[in-house]
Amino acid sequence: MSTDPIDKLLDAAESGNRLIKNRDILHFTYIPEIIQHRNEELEQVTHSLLPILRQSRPSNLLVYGKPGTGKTLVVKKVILKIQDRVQNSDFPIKLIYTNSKEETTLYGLLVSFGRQLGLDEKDLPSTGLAISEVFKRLLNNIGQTKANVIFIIDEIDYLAQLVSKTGKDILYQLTRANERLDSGSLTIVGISNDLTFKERLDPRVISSLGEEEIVFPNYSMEQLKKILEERIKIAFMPKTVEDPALNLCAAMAGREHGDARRAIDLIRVAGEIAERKQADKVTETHVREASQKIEENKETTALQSYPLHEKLVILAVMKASGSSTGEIYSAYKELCKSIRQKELTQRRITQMLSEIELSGIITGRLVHQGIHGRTKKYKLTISPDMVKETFKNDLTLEDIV
DNA sequence: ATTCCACAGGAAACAGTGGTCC
DNA sequence: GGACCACTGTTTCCTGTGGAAT
Repeated sequence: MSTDPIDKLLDAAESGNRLIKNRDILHFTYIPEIIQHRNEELEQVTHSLLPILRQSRPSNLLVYGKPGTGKTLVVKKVILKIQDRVQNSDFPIKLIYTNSKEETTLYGLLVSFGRQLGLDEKDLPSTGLAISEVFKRLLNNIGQTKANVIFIIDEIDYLAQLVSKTGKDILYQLTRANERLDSGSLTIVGISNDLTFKERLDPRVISSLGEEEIVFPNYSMEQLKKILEERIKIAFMPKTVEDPALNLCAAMAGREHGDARRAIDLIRVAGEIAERKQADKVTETHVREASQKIEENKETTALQSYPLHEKLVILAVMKASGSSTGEIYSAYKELCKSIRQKELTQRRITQMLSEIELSGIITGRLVHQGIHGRTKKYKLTISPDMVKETFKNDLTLEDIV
C-alpha cells in the first residue's frame, strides 16, 4: 500500500470499500415504493383526481405543506399510477408538471406547459408573443385534441408572485379555462410551500382553485427516523450506518420543521464523507461534518452566483461592517471607482441589500437615531475569510479583496 | 410640542434585449 | 421594416417615520 493520497483513493476504489450501493435512492427525485406516513394524503389526492377516469372533470386541487413533507412525491406517485391505468385505453389524459421556481417567468411557465402538450417551437415560439396569444393557442390545442389535461404547478406561490407583479390574472384564467373549452378539460393541481399564500390571491381564484385542499403535516422525529431507515436499507450496504448517526440526522432535520429532504441529504453527504475517509461505518461525527459542509456549500455557491454589483455590495458590507446604509454606499462607491465600474444609485443598493439579506448572508437591523434619522445597519453573518476566499478567484475582484 | 434627520421602501417609468407577426 | 410583446435591471420620484434635539 502506498502512502500517496491519490494512490490511497484509487486503492480504496479498487478494493470496493463502499458504503453506499445505490446513490439514486438518496436523491430527492426518487419515488419510493411506499411513501411512509402518507397513506391518508395519497388517498385524498387520488380521490380528488378520480373523476377524470370517469371522464368527468375533477375539481381543482391545492396541496399545502412545508418543504420536504413529500407533497410533490405523493402527487407524482398518484399521477404515475393514473397514467399507468390510462395507457392502454384510448381515453386521452395528459399530465403536465411544471415547477414555477424553475421557470423564471410567467411566459416560460406557459411555454413549458405547451411543450409538454406537444406544441413545438413553430406552434408556440418561446418569446415574442403576447401572453393572451399563448393562452389562446394552449386552449386551442386542448380543444382540438379533446384531451383531459391535469396541470400540476409546483411551488404555485411563486407563480402567484409573478402574476401579481405583471398584473395579469393568469391564475384566474387558468382556473376558469374550462368555460372556454368546448371539448377536453383542464384541471389544476397547485402545490405550495406557503400556507398563507392563499390570502394573497384574488378571491375569485381561491373559490375555483381551492375547491379541494390537502394539508401535509410536518414529519415528527420518529417518522423521519422511519423514512431514513427505509431508504438506508436499500441505499447503503447492510449495517454500515450506526444508530446514533441515524438519530442525529433525524434530530437535525426534525429541528427545522420535519424536512425529510434535508434528512436524506444529510445521510447522503455523511455517507460520502465516510467513504472518502475510508471508514467502514457512518458515524455521528460524519453527520455533523456533513451538516457543516452542506451549510458551507450553500454559502459559497450563493456568493459565487451573485452578479458583480451584488458582490461589490457584499464586499462593502464586509469593509464597513456594522454600519449604516449610507456608509456602506460610500464604501461601495469607493470599490466601484477602484475597479472602474459605473456606480449604481443608492436606491438600487438598498434594494440589493435587502435582497442579499433575504439569502441570509448579511443581516440588517433597523435603527432610529432620533435627529440622525433612521437607517438600517448591516452585518455579515458569515466569516469575512470565506468571502475573501470565494471572491479571490474572480478576476475583476482579485485586486480589492 | 415641534422640528427635522437619513434613510426605508413603494410606484412608476424607462432603456435595452430579443423575439413575433403581418 | 415597423408595430408590438415580455422581461430584466435600473432610475426617478415619492411618501413615511421614531425619537433626539430644540
